[in-house]
Amino acid sequence: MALPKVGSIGEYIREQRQQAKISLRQLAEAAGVSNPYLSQIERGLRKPSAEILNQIAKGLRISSQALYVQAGLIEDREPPSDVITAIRADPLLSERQRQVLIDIYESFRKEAPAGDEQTSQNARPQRDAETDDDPLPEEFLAALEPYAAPSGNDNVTQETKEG
Amino acid sequence: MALPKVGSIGEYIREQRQQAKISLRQLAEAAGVSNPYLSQIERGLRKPSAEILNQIAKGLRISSQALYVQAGLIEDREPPSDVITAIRADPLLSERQRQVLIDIYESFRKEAPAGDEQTSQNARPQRDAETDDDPLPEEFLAALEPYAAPSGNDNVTQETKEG
DNA sequence: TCACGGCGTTTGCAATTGCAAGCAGCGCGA
DNA sequence: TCGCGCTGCTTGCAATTGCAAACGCCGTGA
Repeated sequence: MALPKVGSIGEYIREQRQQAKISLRQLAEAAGVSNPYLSQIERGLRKPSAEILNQIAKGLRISSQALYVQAGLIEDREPPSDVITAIRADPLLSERQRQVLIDIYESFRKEAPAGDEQTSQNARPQRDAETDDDPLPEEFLAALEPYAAPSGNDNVTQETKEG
Repeated sequence: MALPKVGSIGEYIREQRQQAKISLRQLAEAAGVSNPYLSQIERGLRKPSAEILNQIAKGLRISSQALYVQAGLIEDREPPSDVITAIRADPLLSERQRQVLIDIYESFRKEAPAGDEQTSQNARPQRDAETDDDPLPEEFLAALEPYAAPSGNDNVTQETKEG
């Protein structure tokens, strides 16, 4: 009876599926799994193997790794910095655009811990003593300021080290 | 071939284990799986689930991802040099956040199409005729709108208890 | 009204996973 | 010669995966 920590993976899949606006059977078809089984997976009644997970990821057109992390099958030691790394490495962005993207990304990360309860080992050094009602906190708006108002402080080189 | 054999996950595990100079039972203990089962896995008689694979990776102190790639459970790990890919692969972003980031990024890309400044370290973008005053077109603002809306009812996860 | 097709869910079952127990071989000390 | 501990391997067996078939529900058209 041990359905230990499968809770969030099913929800995650269902969310992604509904985001894509496809039916359960459609995803089952695309993923190559039976629709009853997918139904049970989404409701957390079954713990799909990695193979099934991989096929579902394909059917959803999302990263397999994202799904594995959700399933707690990969320690997410790297993913956080991937986006920032990619932004930094993109040669087509201006320095300011880069900074805006990074700021927004980091504000997202701070504000909405999407899916945080599946793994017990979740490093969380940052304190959260504030309940965010607004989806976009000040940091986000602050990140936009240099764009909204060209004059002022464009020197926001407060780099945050990652990885 | 630079890439090791993808077909035999068992061989890979055995190689890693022998490289670490530990016995089968030791690895089984460290990984929390039974030794007979590990024996069968190493000889390709069984196809371990992702959970087992993950535990074995832990026991071997190697990356889970490396093992998954070996098992063919992860498509060739694309280097996250692509910002879009990295955003999509980040499991800690909500779908909406992801969309916002992608929209913003794409609006940036449309704006500065040429690859003039190839060095990212060079924080010295051209500013002679640059659209510094209006670098964020409507697309950017449009991307923000769903967030600017203060309504906070995006609850989709309807808990349905079934007996 | 009934029939058709789609939706998600439930049920029953073959196939498989994964484990506890046991087997055979090897090296070492008494 | 035993016994002990280590190595890896084989053998049943409970538990689980994953699927085919069938169920109930709802909207649409004849």
